[in-house]
Amino acid sequence: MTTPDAQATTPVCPAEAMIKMLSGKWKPQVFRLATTQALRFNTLLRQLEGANKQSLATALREMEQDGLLEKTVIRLKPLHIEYRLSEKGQSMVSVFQLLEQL
Amino acid sequence: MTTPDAQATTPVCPAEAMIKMLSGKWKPQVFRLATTQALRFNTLLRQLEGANKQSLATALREMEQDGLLEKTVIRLKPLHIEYRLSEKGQSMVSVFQLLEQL
DNA sequence: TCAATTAGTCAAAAAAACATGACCACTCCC
DNA sequence: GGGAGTGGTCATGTTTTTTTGACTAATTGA
Repeated sequence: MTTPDAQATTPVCPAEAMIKMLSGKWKPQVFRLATTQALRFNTLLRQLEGANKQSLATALREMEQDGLLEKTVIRLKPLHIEYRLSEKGQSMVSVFQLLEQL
Repeated sequence: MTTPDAQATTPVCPAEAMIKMLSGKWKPQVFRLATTQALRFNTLLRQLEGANKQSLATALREMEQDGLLEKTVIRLKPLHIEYRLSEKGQSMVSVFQLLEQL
């Protein structure tokens, strides 16, 4: 027995959980962009220089699973998908802002 | 020209910088332990199940370089080395505590 | 003197993360 | 009908991170 649960052990400490959720090459930038705008896949791909579909798709999927982002299908003019910061995501922004003026 | 600077581009955003400094398998746990005690290499190795010398050495070295930890040689009884949270490291603790009661 | 403890380093292998390029299905608009 | 845009997936390869195991060198205590 190494670890009781089949999953990759979620940290008990909220700070550790936060760091884990935002660890990765693109997640921090995706998060920051999401604080100022709704995100769309191809737009993001163009905004983030050097990024590729695969990595962005993974980052977005995981951030959604972690409850940081919310995915919405917009059934309009050009049918598309929006990723927005969730309640949980929003709540972390104020904490990060404190870090700003530290 | 890919990136002007030779280094691995330090993020402008403090939150991104923080995440980058604490990204890695062992750094979050090392940081948390450092909030409650002075750290010693071999003790840490025993405390962190599954950790190995190499990874811990790297984590400690990088966290020191990032100004999160301070390394001190204790010239006493059993000559040894202590790693303590720096001023900078301490200042981040209060921010993390906010995350706690969110 | 000698074994254990201190705190590591180094080379190599294994594992995880990330990138590349091809492909796909649907919608949109001319 | 067909080209461009939407948002992806998949297999493969490269790069980065982490682990393993051997080794080092000084200190400590019996």
